[in-house]
Amino acid sequence: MTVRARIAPSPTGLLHIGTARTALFNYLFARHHGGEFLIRIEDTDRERSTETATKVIFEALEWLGLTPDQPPVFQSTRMARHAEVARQMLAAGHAYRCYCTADELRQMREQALAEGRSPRYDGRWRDRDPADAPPGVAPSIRLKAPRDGDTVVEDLVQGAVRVANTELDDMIILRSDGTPTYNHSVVVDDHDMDITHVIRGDDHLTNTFRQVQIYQAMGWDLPRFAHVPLIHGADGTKLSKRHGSVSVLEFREQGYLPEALCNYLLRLGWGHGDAELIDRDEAIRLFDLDGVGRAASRMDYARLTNLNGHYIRHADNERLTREVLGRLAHRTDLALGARAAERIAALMPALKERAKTLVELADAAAFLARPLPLPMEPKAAALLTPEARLMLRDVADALAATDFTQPAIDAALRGFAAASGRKLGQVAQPLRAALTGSTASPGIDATLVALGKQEALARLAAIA
RNA sequence: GUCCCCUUCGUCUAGAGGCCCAGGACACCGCCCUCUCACGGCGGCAACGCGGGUUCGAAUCCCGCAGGGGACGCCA
Repeated sequence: MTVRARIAPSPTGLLHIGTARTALFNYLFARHHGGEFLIRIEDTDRERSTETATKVIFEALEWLGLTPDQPPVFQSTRMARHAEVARQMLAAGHAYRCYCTADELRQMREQALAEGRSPRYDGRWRDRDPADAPPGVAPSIRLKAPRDGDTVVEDLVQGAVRVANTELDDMIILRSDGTPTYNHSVVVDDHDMDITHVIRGDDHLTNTFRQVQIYQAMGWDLPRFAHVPLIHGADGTKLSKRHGSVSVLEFREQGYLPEALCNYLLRLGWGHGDAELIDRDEAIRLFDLDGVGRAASRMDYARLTNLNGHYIRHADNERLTREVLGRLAHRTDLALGARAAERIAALMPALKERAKTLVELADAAAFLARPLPLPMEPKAAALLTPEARLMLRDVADALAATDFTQPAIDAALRGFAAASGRKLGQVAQPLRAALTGSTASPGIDATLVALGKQEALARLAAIA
């Protein structure tokens, strides 16, 4: 049996981080078992589904490197098939027409709740003579669910989960307007797509009982189910925007690398011994459902940021330079010419050691593209006392005498400090302030080399 | 309200009866390295929700309680 897993997002305008993790798990599971990873867009709610919302999903999945093995399936194109299956169930006596109005159902729910009962459909049309049908009311079609016994889901993560059938009501599979409902379409599509493993958020666990009943009514083989726990916000409640970012593309915007986000998401709710840093290939090798925990986990942005720092430090310099240039491109306070680009590329190995996000990286690189005079941070300005400025004239002379290679600069600076009875820091900090406008930067020698002799001396001349 | 699920440091987790007076990672706090900031190194703080069992022995098994979450829609 070839494994076929899928991610089935509904196009709501963003790819939620929880959906992204589910996609990642499905992808890794399929890869691990040499199977296929598919995508199905659940766009049966035409009101809310838009083309741009769908594009956002594809873009986010692409960015994460979770590309499906087959073209996507759009659920909306399959409505005729869903209706056909509903008719088959009707013909086989596994479904029936219900003539209740939306109002009637709402009242039923409210009354049940008021009386402390479960808000369930009471099955009033289940065994009623179709001749009783009120004229002019379009019926919905309901699953004729078993009333005795239990329905069991043998879940790969949650274990055997059992519910008494008396707890389940007859759900609508086809609306009165002839369109299928979610729980029905999902079953038909997963069956038709030969999905072998349904891995999804455990908010779907209770849906699964009813879905299982449809499989059973149709005599279809059940897929294996795996319900993974949800991701919560820092306060332990369902993750929402008030907790911070929840959209994948938002994380991209904030300077997170896709491999960092994937590594973070993988370790959230899944573990393999003490392994923390796990790249894609390793993840495919290690991932399986038995490592998935059963408790919800909380989003920890600090951990994500730490991981991101690691991946930035190990990322390719050219790639990072491109990212930084792209992020700086819109800034009107910079002079982003070829010179500046060269400087940024030159300093990248040192810059990336110090940044945890691409936003920080771009900020830290910005001084290399600044036109003179340099804006000064207050702490930097404070370092540039009249004495310091005087000293920097001599420093400039010493530097001008070198070939501006890193060892030569280092030697010149140390030599100057020693000769003038200063510690290196007493020379380097004012120099850093004059060169960068800041009190923090990569090593002073690397910074000087990246700026180049001409620019460096110009910056010193500008403050002296 | 009903049903379902969950419960190890602040957070993510390791742990499948003795290896655990509980290990790792992030965060936090020290120290070291050091031209700043980072990185790195060393050290510290910090958890088995509670109560009963079972057992020679329980974080690990069973029962109860409490707490948390999810689902109950002609949404997905």
